[in-house]
Amino acid sequence: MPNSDQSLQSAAQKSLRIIQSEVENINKIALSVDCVIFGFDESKLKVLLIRSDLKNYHGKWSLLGDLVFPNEDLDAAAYRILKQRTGLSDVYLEQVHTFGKINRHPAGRVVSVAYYSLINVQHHKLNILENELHWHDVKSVTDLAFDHQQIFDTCLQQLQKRVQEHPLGFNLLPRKFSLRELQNLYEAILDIKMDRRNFRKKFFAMDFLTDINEMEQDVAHRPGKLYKFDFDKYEKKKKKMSGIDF
Amino acid sequence: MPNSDQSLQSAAQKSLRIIQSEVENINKIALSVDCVIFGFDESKLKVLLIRSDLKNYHGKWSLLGDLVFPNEDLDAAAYRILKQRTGLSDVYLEQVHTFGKINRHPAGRVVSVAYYSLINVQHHKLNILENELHWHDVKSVTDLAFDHQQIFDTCLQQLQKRVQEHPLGFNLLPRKFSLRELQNLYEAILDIKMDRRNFRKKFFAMDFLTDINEMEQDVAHRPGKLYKFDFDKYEKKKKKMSGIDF
DNA sequence: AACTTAATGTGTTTAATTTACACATTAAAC
DNA sequence: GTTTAATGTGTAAATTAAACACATTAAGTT
Repeated sequence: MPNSDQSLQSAAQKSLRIIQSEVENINKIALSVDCVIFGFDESKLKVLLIRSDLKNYHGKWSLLGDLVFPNEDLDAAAYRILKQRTGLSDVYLEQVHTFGKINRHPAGRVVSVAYYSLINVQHHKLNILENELHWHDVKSVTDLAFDHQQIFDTCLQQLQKRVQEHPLGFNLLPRKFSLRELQNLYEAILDIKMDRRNFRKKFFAMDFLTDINEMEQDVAHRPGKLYKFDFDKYEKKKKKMSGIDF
Repeated sequence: MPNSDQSLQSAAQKSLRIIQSEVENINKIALSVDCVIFGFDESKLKVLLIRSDLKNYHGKWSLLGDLVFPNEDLDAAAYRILKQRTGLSDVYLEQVHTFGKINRHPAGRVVSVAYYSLINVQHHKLNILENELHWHDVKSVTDLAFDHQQIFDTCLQQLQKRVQEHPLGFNLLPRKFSLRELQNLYEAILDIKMDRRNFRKKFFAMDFLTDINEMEQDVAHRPGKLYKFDFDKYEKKKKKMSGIDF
């Protein structure tokens, strides 16, 4: 159950009350950040949601968001908010889109900048503070608070597009991983099945994987080889990529 | 020369003075929009710039921007600002990125949402109002006011990426156009040379061009055939596009 | 009228990339 | 020892992209 304790209310709510009282202020647009944190967990793509404690959306799930301070960079605000609400700090956030419909937020005019990231659920411990915080299967996400469904959809599309443009996700796997684990990751993000042989061919051709001559342990089937990602090689090749393709 | 007449100052400047006086207001972030309007003109890619009338950047060129009103949608603000500053109204704007460094604007904390578009210079008359407004060759754009150089660079990259993902630019050409004109457009945007035969092959394969059995007139060489773009066919095929490509 | 100029229109071959597809192997679980 | 559930491997076919040259046309020039 959501614990909508007054004393633990978010900065957003406090500030919004102030905003609403300043009717004639020309500068009455509040700026917020919403973070869409995707998590890879046992071959499933999840997203981190929190219960809304605003009256209008009481009980609904929402993204991790709060107001930007006047004296902090926008990107810094995103990292701060994520840290405050989840304890996560070693996470790379990327800006996606800014949502600015007049009535998107019930408490007043709030324009929100959406950021997203993708992490491994197993590698990050969450500090659950004032509200319920849960990993949800992305496929079952519906009916979020505010316009968060739209923000979520936009970020998921962005993630899917991104993963097709650049190899991604090596921070999500253990340092040593099998090709099956890598393929699971891609299949989870893109929500498609891929041919194992072609997938391996493609990744080996990219030449970013180093065979470390170890095998999986304790799997209930033939163990696979383990690889690690060569970040240096990747950085070098990344620059060359280009091409025209309609 | 720039005419920095007090009475014609932009809403941005007026509002910023108000903002600066309200030191203790928690909500002292101002929100603005900057429009990067690319123009295709005689085989060259241009961008529409205006002289800055702010002291710190007096005389420098800048993007078309102003503050968002509290009671208008973000997208609507972009269209309004473009209309006010240029007279342009039948232009499609697309949001690209939001820039939110603390000190990006000398007059106070202003977070700016960047939008871009691409139009045909010949098809749009500009209403030049308070400031100098000029089409600049994109290749010679340097040293813009504020962080506008960065915004411009980001939008140009976005345009180039966009044009490689979806056929684009049919609103930029005359209704009837030759393949050479189409190729000029792509070469101007991407700043590369393309093989004529392969270019034609690619576009004909896409099957969006209709041969209208007319020829160019009054050209000082063998006249080319004219085509029109089949928007219906395009809309139908667009949905199918997908694919994994690292 | 003949010549020059500057562009159009056209096809093929080669290389590269992507897709489809099947079977023997291995380690653990029972 | 048998079953289970996965790994590892190669090739052929189809598609897509890239490289490349010459005859044609209309206007402009002399």
